[in-house]
Amino acid sequence: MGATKTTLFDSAQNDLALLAKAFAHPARIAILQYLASSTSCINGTLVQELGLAQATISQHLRELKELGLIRGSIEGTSVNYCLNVERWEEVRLQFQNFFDLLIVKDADAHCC
Amino acid sequence: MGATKTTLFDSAQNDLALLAKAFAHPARIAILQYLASSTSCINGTLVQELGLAQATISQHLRELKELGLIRGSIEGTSVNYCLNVERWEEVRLQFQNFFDLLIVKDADAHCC
DNA sequence: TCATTTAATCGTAATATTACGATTGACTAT
DNA sequence: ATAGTCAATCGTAATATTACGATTAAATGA
Repeated sequence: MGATKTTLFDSAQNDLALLAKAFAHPARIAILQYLASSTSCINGTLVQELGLAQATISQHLRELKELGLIRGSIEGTSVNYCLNVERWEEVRLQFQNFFDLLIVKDADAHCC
Repeated sequence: MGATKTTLFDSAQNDLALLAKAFAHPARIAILQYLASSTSCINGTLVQELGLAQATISQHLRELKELGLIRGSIEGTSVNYCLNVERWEEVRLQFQNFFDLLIVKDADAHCC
């Protein structure tokens, strides 16, 4: 028990759930917002900015990186992190489609 | 340790993370899609539809209900579940704003 | 070289989530 | 009343997530 039964669902459903997981923590939201607002960014800056331990932030960054939402490039002794703009657009559309699918055509058809 | 440090983040960030959590499981995605596709729905139908145990689905339904995404009304011996259309629109906009905030103004400003 | 800086990784504790059997409560039909 | 149905809730096991100190690895500068 305890593990998500992914086999019961199709890949679009599993995909969207995995993406949603990336956004399901305020630190990762904050990281993405911070990366969007600044042209470049290093881990150390985020540690000061967010107030979480360095190891914790590194862990969050890895999750975002694994989903392709951000990219890092080594810059001397530190690392520059940026949003992956193409991927971001892709994910945005995936959520938009999800929300649009649930638009009700006929409000009267609903019961509660 | 182990618990999310919500105090480090603002309420918009915490809110969005909580909403994302609702979408962070394929069963809940599937439930929402199913509710959107049918005009009415009862728990029993979902059990057959999804293949998870009745108790598990009830638990997922409660989470969606607690966030206001769905509503249930007792209909004889069963319960009708529906999307909360107003709330849905609200949440859709919240995600849209999030995705739009991260739109890059100047692609050249980015490094990786 | 050697100390310093920066970020990734390891190990692990605390907490949360997922799943389900069993039970309960509310309503129906006989 | 009593049996049957449906869904919520309880209790709990399995697993996942979150957080952080400690360590490691890689690059820099003295």
